Amino acid sequence: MDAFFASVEQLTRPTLRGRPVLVGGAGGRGVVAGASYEARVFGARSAMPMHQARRMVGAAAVVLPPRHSVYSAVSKQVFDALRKRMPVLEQLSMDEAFGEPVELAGATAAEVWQFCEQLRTLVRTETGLVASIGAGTGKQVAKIASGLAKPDGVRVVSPAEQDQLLAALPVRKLWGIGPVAEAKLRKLGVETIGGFAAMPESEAASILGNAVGTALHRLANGVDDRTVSERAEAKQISAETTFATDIVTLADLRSAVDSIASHAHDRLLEDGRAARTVVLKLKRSDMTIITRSITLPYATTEKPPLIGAAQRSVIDPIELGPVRLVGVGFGGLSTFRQGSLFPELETSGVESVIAAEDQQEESSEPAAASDPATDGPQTPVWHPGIDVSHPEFGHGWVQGAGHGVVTVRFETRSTGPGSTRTFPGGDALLARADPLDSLR
DNA sequence: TCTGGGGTCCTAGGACCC
DNA sequence: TCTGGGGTCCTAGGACCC
Repeated sequence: MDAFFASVEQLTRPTLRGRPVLVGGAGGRGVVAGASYEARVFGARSAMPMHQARRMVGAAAVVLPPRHSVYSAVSKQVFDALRKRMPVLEQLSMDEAFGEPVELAGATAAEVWQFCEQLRTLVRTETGLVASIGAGTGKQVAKIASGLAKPDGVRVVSPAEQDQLLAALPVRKLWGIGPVAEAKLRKLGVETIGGFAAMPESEAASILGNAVGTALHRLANGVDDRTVSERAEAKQISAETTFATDIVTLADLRSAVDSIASHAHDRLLEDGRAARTVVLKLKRSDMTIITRSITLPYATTEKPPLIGAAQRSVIDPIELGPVRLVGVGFGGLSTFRQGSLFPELETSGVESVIAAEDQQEESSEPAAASDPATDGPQTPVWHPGIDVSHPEFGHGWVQGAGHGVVTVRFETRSTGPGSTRTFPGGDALLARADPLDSLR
């Protein structure tokens, strides 16, 4: 999908069509999760610090918090549509998948091109969004081709032109070559995929590691016989938060671990499987990452032993230094829930530790705008970008808030560009709404 | 007022087992 | 009277992807 997050925002909030949209955390430590093409003109890109992107785009920038429930719903529409023509899809993310339709075996480039255009039409009519498609002899080439196809296009790389195309591209375009591998290769004077392909395989393996180096070297040489198949279930479920200000006390770190582990645990319960391994992740202010893991004697869905394990892994910020991010992950996921063989070992005793430490309160604020669900209903706080509804004007979104008033633009996917109305901050008729309603 | 959040895979060392 | 070979599991770190 082209600029997926931003495109969904423009779809469901028609006023934003044609405008530079930045989706992502608006706080000081937020980064861009999605940028519309209008924003990319100014140089804004995914993963860029939001304040930087905002500076580049200027006053016209529309900054919106991500609405994952909406993207996820649209994503399902997209892949449901595609499965009508390609039953087997290997989904890489919310907005990208591989397919290998049997009907294209032995097809000419022109036939492939036509098929791809049909898929794009299918996606556009069923979702209202633009997709780009790349096709090639294998996943690597198809992936590169899809990048070349954007925006709003199709690129078929025929076997005949494949070698030449690959050889001229920068190594970084290989899926699996990141900044570190790129730097290593550059030191050796290797800058293009062709140059990398010409290296002896043994050298590729010694520079980039046995498994990765060998595999990438084969891909660089156009050898890609990996199959396209449905992804397996997730192997890990995790949650993490970057705090607006670094955590410096043990008490604050413990309460952060508690709430983040609870969030991860909620998602574990949604998944339905039990976890055996608990990973605590801490990122220090210098961006270095420390992980600690504990494997329990049995897999469980119960909260106390899982959170207890995360708490046992905690390191005092006095030793570690200021902590900017806390994450908790659950692994060793299994369908079978097994009771403990040694139930008497289950209680960790951490609860009393937390209770004692929690008496000194005052915790750090999350970097992201606070979650609508956790705010009290009696004192609504209107953040720009959230979904609201009004009995008279229908569904809308907060365009601006402050100084005791809130400005709402009333529109959804089907209404066309809507108009704004300004209300007193405490207006009783204005209510939070389900973001999914903006798809109507 | 630098650098998110949710994932995957690989490597390497140590404990432990036969 | 001095240390094999093969295997699994666990832990920690790191690169990479969207």
